[in-house]
Amino acid sequence: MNLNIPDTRQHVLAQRLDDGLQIVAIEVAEEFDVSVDTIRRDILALEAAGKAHRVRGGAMPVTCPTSPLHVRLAAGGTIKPALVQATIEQIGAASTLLLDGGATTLALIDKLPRLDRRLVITPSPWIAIACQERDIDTFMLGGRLSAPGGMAVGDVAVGKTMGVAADIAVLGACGIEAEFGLSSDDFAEAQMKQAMHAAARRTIVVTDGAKLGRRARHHTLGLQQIDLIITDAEQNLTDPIARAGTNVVTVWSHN
Amino acid sequence: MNLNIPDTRQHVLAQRLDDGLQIVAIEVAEEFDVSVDTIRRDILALEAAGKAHRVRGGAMPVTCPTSPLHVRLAAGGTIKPALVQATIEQIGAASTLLLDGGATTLALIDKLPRLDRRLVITPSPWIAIACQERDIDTFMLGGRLSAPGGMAVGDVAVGKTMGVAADIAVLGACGIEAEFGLSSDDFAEAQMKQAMHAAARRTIVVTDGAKLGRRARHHTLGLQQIDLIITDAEQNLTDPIARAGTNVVTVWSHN
DNA sequence: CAACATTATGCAGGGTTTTGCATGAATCTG
DNA sequence: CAGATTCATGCAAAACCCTGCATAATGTTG
Repeated sequence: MNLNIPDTRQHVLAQRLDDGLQIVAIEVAEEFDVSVDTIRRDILALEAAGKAHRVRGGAMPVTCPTSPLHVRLAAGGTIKPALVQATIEQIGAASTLLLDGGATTLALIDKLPRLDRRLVITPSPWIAIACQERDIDTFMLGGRLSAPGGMAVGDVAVGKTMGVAADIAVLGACGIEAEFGLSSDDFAEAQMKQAMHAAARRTIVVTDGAKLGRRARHHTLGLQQIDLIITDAEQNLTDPIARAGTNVVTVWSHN
Repeated sequence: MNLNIPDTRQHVLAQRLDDGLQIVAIEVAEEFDVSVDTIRRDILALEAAGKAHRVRGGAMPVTCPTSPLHVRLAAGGTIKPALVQATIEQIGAASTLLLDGGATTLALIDKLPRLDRRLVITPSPWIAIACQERDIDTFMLGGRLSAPGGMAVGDVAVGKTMGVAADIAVLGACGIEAEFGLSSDDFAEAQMKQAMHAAARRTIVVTDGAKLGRRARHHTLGLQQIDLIITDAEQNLTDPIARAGTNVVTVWSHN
């Protein structure tokens, strides 16, 4: 016979809530062989601890977790799902991915199918944590943390990247334009992107339409070095790039 | 029938706890044919030794430390502010800090005074992000990401750690005990802690009282390698360590 | 062996936590 | 609006914990 005390019951209930399950007081009362009042008190305690959202008849998972990552991910909600979806399709079953930092690539992780032998290599602590939460094997590149992009940069990181061989590098962009190619605001991040390109067989740039036609401070990659650009820009913006010979996948927001 | 003395009973009970079983005082009392009071005293002893988590009606295994870091953080475990404060004081104005991963060290960042030439070196993406948000210069050690600890581990990470020189290494603990020293549940994490100790002039271990008297799977550092232990444990737990010659700072929760 | 110290155990009391129930208010449903 | 369900509150019983004390078992010393 198990211990049937508030602590254990509440622990079990909290776990269920974390898994996204609802709690029906009457059912749980029967399950634990206690009165509904007792379960009600348990739920009351869980609510006081911020672990449950009390509703009539039981409890629901609390909607907003406090983890800093989720805050950021929530902020990344502005990333177009279609952009993410198109990128996932392009990635396919590639087993070794090099993922750039940035809100766009971060949004990818949530939807990335979990393959058995898939490895994500990234200079971004954000991506690293997101991968962990999804139980994806991760290799984190080290180096000095660059404030603008929130990713590890510097010679150290670049040199180490050279030692790996990835199937696909997925890069974000600060700017991309027909003549100037892919450009970045931070020099160190530009270096990092170059290294990631060099270490991968295939380079994909995914970016929202606002970056097209823009030139950021530091030239990073020429268009001919980019295998594919995925964007949601208007056709008049993508045309000059497509004419330069680079493949472009354009997604349309539902309208 | 075996001897029915405290030693043997407690040994049996400890084993059951190690197997993840709960202990119900009344049942065990019947089983050993002693009064409930005696079993209560046994559990009391086990708790003092850090081998049991005493609850109403019996005892439970000490909190299973194998759940990944992001789960533990989401569970809302709280770090004692006094513990953080004491550690901050010990760190003082040290300019290069080597910070272990873990919930305790993560809580440090929030309160860490921002010095001009301070640099935080860490294998933990969590810490890296927290530092970045507080505008603290950060160097991230790269490597394979370990799920349980939420930090970079492995040959690459150890190698990079060897290449740095820090003033103070602040380590967390899975277990710390007078004879066995500092121990970890994960071998790769144990390696990282050893490397961090080697790379710093001074090694501080900060841990809550629950870890004292506990032996985790892998021996990591001997007590003599640790310059200071900061904890909130009861004196009967810290005494054996202090007698072994290691400095111990004990903080008191409001009581 | 005797006397003493130490440890282990059971028991009684008083206090705290937990639980189930009763009552009336609040909320949902048709 | 009537009926049913659920909730809040207070209360008393039960279970459990803590403390101190007496007793028995065991070990130690002279």
